[in-house]
Amino acid sequence: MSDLQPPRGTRDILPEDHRRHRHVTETAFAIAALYGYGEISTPIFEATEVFSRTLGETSDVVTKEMYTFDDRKGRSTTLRPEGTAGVARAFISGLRSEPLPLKLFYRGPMFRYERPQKGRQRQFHQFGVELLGVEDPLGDVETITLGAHILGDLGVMDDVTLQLNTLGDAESREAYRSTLVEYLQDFRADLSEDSQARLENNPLRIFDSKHKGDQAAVAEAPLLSEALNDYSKDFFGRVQEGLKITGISYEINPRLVRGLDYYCHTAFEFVTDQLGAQGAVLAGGRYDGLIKQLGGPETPGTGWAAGVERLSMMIAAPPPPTRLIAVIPVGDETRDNAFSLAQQLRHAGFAIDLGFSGNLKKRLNRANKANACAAIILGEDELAKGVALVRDMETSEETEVKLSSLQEHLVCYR
RNA sequence: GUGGCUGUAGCUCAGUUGGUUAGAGCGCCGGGUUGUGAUCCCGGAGGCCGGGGGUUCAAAUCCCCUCAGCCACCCCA
Repeated sequence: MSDLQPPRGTRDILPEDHRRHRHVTETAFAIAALYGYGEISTPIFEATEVFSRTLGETSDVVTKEMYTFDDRKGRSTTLRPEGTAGVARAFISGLRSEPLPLKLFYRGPMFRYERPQKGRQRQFHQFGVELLGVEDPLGDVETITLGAHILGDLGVMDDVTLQLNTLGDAESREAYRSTLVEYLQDFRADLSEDSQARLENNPLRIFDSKHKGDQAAVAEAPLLSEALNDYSKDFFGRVQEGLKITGISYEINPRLVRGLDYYCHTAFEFVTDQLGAQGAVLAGGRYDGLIKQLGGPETPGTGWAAGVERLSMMIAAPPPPTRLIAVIPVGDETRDNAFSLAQQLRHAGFAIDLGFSGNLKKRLNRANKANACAAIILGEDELAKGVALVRDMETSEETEVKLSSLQEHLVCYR
C-alpha cells in the first residue's frame, strides 16, 4: 500500500477537487481576459540557469528547493519552481517583436522540494499574470487590481488583506543594504544561523524572519523607506495613489520582503489567516531587471502568481456539476436502441448518463446517486409504440413521450 | 533541512493493565420473485492493525528504524 501512495508532497486531484480547481482557474481566466491578458504556456522544465540566474543563486528556492537533474545529454535541467522566469525566457526567445506592453496570463503546475504542510505541496498549481514593458507605476496598479478582481469574484476578498511594500530601485537598495549590514554587525551573535548567512546574501530578508534574535536585532534598525531616493519614493507614492483610485484597501508592511532576487519597487501579498502558516494566496511585484539579467533587452515587468490549491481551500462550495439525464434500457433487447438514443441526445446537447449493466432497479439507483434530474426508460413495450417513458427524478412522475418529440420534452431538463 | 503529534476495513473511528478466530457506523456488493431510485429489513465481501526489525510464552498494544500525513520553524503561491 505504501508503494501505491502518490509521491510525497503530491496528490491525485479527483473529480470533486477538480470542480474547485476549475472554478478558481476559470474565474481567473475570465477576469484576465477582461483586462486583455493572453494565455501563455511555457515548458514545465527549463535549463537550470533560467531559474538560478533570475531567482538568485543564493535564494532558498534555488539552493534547496529545486528539482534539478541532468538530461540524457548531461544538460542541467530543472522542473519549474515558479512561472515568471519561464515567461521572461519565452519573451526573449520568441516574443521580442511583439508590441509592448505585453500582457500575459499563465497557469500550470510548479515544483518545489519542500517539507509538505497544509497549503504547501511539492507539486502545486499557480496561475499568474505578467505585464511586460510598462515602467509606469499604474502597471503595478493594474495587475494588483486584476488580482483583487479575481479574489472578489471568488468571494474571498473579505478573508484577505493586501500588504504592500516597496523595495526601491537598485540604487536605493544598494545604499540601504550597506547601512543595514553595518548596523547589524553589532547584533551578529544574536542572529539566527540563517540570518547570519543572509547578512552576505540578502540582508533585507532578515526583516521577514520570525526568529526572536532576528526580530530584536531588526526592531530598531534603520528602514528602507528612509533610504529611498526620490524616484523610488515617488514611484511608491504613485502606486498607492493608483490603489486609492481603484478603491482597493491595503496596509503598508515595511517587513514584507520577497525571497526572490528579481523583485524591485513594488512588493505585495494578499494574505489570509485561514490557511495556517501558509498565508499568501496571491503575491508578486515588480521585476525590472529580470529580463536583462537573463540576457534580453532591458524591459520592465510587473506581475504576480496565485496558489490554486490555497484558493480552492478558501472558496465556498463550487457550482454543482451539470445534472445528467439517465438513459435506461429495460432488458437486453433495447440496449442498442438506448445506446444510440443516448448518442443522439448528446449530439443535441443533452448531458446523458448511460450505465452498462444492471436491471431497471439498479440503473435507477445509479441515476439517483449520480443526481440525475430525469431518466428515460426504454423497454420493448415503449419501443413497439414508438415512445419512451420520461421519469422525473424529483417528483417520480412518469410521462410517455413520442420518440419524435423527445428532445422538445427534455428541454426543461437541460 | 529541524522539532512536535499521528498512522487500525474504501471513509470516520472503537479496541480496556500486552492474552483466544480484530470491532462499529457509513460506503460498497447481493437479496426482500416477473419492468421502477433515495427509506426500511436481511445477508455478504473487504484489514499482514503503514512497512521492517526487536523484547516476550504471547504484540494492534512495549522499544528501535523507516515511510507517510498533520502542525510549527523555514520557505513561499
